Amino acid sequence: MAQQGESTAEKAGTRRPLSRDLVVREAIAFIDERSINQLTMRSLGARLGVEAMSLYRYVNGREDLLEAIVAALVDRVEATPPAGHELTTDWHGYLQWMAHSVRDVALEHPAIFPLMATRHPAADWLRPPLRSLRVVEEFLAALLERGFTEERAVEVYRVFTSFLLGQLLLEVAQRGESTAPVEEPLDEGGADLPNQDEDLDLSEFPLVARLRPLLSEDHSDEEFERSLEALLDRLDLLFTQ
Amino acid sequence: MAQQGESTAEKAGTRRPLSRDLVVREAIAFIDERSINQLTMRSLGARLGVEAMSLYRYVNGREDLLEAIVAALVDRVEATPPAGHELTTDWHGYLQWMAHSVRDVALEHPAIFPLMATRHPAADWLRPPLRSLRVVEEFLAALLERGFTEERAVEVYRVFTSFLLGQLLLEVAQRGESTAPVEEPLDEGGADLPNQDEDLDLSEFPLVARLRPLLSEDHSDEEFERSLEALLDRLDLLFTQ
DNA sequence: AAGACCGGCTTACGACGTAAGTCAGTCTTC
DNA sequence: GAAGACTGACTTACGTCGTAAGCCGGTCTT
Repeated sequence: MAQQGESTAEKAGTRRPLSRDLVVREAIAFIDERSINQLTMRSLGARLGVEAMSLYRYVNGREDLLEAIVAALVDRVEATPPAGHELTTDWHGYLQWMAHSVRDVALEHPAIFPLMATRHPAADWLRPPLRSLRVVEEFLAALLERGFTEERAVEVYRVFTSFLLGQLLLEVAQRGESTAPVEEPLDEGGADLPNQDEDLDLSEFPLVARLRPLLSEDHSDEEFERSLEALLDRLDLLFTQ
Repeated sequence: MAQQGESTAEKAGTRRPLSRDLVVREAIAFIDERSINQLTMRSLGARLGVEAMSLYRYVNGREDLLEAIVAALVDRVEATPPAGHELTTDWHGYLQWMAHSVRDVALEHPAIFPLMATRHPAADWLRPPLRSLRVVEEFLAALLERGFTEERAVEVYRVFTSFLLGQLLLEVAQRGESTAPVEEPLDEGGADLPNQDEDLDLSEFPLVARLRPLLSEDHSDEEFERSLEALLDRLDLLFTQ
């Protein structure tokens, strides 16, 4: 009877056999749809048509799940350009391509990127968001192939991660604003805390009030592009002098 | 008896009369010493010699507390230079001073800065870590005073926040590594998950293995300084052409 | 003296992460 | 085909969390 109540082995979702990959994939989708603090072992289990404790066979607790999510996303960034590109010898082109590779992943999962940015990497010399050994290995290899010295490759790694982190975290936060499901629509309808709303009091801040239209303009794409070019120029300068 | 058991009104800590300011201040200190997920209403109450529920008179729940913590820290950054500085007309000098003002706050509270960086600001055109109206007002005012057009002041705001965010988040994460209390030393002694340890397997990543000494070098201070100067150069270029 | 109010405490509830044990199928091995 | 181990899920239970609601002894006002 109880078994029939679940309509014989599938209820919510597809209910293909569980696996670590599936759990992590589904968790990513869950965060994309709801948010990160909505993700609990129970809710994720429910989405998979399974009890919370069943997840523990594939995941070493919630912390491990989050770690796996970050790892899965980081592993989606491509760090070696597809063969046949003209990027083969042009490091400008490579960095540009690579930057967009990371950006694509970040913008696809705006609710998860802060996690990539914030969680402690496996080693303290791994810098978010390029925090997987594979990615760093490929990144450094790509630079050395294009004529960089080891010192300079590492220097570029540092500058590049810093650039990506700042730029993408801001971009993602801004887009998340319009995307997020208003942070748990629990029950109450009235908004008490003066947060996340457009109607804040600017009377004491005349300058901000006046410049607000300017401040509100969204130039994410150009901003990214121009900052990236500025970074490349800086590196040019750095390496010729 | 129970009252005597608490030795008449103070037990742990100083137990001066509660206030919102005190609660927030003590919460900041708590996070600095332990960590952010160790901060619970109960533990913070205990630190103040008070029950958890007593905090709710001054703080609108945990979320509000975190918000207040961020606000308190952001309000510690100075955005208007002290009178009499030679910074009065030199915007290079002003930005440099301002950058260090933010950096000082970030490095004083490495465990809290990620919160400043990550939490949604009150409006989507406020960009972390310069996410308070007061700071933005003063910042823009300072730039206009030094001859910037409104468009350029706003542009500088964008570039500057992006720079600070990336640079400081990385710096803080790296320092936090050595500072943090190993993320809850709950009970288990054996480390199963391959995380936060120095002994990861680099055999498949020869390049990373070889460059590891280079990667591990810590040049936070110079890196910050040089990146800041690069940023200023970029702005120079941008505004003269 | 009386009452309002302030500032803390007590109790209670539901949700969470997760340790430990259970149990029905299925796959192996003879 | 029978026996036993393994797989992959479920059940139960515990301690901790955030927090709603009510209580109650002081002190301050009038």
